[in-house]
Amino acid sequence: METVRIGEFGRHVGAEVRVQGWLHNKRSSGKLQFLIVRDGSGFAQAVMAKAAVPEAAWGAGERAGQESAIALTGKVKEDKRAPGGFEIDVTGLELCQEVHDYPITPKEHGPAFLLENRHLWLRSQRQHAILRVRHAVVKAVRDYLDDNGYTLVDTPIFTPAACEGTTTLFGVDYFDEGQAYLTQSGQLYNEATAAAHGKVYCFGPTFRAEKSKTRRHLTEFWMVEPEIAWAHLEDALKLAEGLVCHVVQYVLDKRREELKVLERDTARLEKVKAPFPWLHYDDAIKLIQSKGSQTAWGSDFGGTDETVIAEAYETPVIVHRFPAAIKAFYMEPDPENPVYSLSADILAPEGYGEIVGGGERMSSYDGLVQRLREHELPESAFQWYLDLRKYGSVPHAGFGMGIERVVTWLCGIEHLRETIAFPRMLYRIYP
RNA sequence: UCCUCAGUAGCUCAAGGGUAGAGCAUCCGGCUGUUAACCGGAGGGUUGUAGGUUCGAAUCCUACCUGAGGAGCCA
Repeated sequence: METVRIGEFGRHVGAEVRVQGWLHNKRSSGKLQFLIVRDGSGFAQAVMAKAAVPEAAWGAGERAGQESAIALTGKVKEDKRAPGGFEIDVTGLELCQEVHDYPITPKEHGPAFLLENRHLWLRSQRQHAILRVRHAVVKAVRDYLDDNGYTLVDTPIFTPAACEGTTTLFGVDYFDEGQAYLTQSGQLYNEATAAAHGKVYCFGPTFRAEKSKTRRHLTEFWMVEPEIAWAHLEDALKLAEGLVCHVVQYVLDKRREELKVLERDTARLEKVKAPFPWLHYDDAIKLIQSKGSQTAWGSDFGGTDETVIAEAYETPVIVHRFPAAIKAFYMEPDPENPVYSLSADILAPEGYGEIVGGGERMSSYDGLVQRLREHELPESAFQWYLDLRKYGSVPHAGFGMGIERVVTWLCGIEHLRETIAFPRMLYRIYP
């Protein structure tokens, strides 16, 4: 008899198959047992009638508690009453491991308890759906960049001292070399590989030792960072816009069921179409001040400011030309007014905040040396980076997109921590 | 680092100075279409820790610990 995954039931209607999985929940009714079984590909209700199965199978069903490992055989049939549209009429049931004290019950639980049991919480229908959306986002990102001529060149996770100021870096011992740090961005290295490959991206984990304790922060998160040689701010944002649209479309296309499980209102996602509006930093400040924000010109936006800006639009919005003073040392100044930098953020709708941040990188050797000094960064550590301006320097630009923030937005959920299998946060590193 | 809130059964919560309770989970029993199934029964507690006030503290006070949300900063 063929072993079939629940997600493939549609191709096996009428056939007797074997299903291997775990008992998600159970209801019984004297001579009938309703076993909700999950096997990783989906959830299905198995109906076992006492008269239709051997006594041992019936007893196994009665004994099996939540998350018992079970293998069952039965006939697949369509049934509108069943969630998922399919049901299986059980002919045999084997209890592979009997479980009686699974901690996560069908009732509500608090976040602390669920995070403590994250290794088990992952099995829930909601968490299963979120991580499948995440996978789709990752695939869509890779496909889009690969199909547009970008080469994946991953950048190092260990970085030498003082790459961008050390306050928000995690330090590690690196043999006789002394202190090394976990990367907080692959961008500087991307600039080197972009000069080798033209269009590149890196995609990996990023570490920030900020003591941020909000629903928008993790200490370890994943970021995709494209970098383009011979490109300006507008080129990078054009790519970001196309990337965001493709990711949204792909998830709408391939993860409809999961979004339904998450009760996501997809109407808002359907409206995400290029072109995104461009809003100058000055106009963004005027906008939020007119809505009562205390944020002054020259400051970065707060969380509520971002929400106010995003609420003015249906699609994501591009805020550009932040004051150079509040951006990183490597930002190219706006040639029309060097008070501003050629930088931009993309803010997601519905208050999900910044999902993309990027800009044009400084291409002048002298300019970069000056900025390093202004930021009191050690020039010696940046010799290789300065070399890029010495040997064939060209205009180049790129951006970083935070995967967890995008997944949070697409899933329409409250907290970033649910979008990664094992979130790392300020006060949590277990499990 | 700062601000706010919360720690009572395995979990979610109630009891706000006078005998510590419910739902879920667990165990036992009932029910042939259940949808967080339902019905009946049972077991389950050093009320986060330490000190204090009081005849009496889960409840009031102090300190600490742990967690959650937010601010700053960021993706």
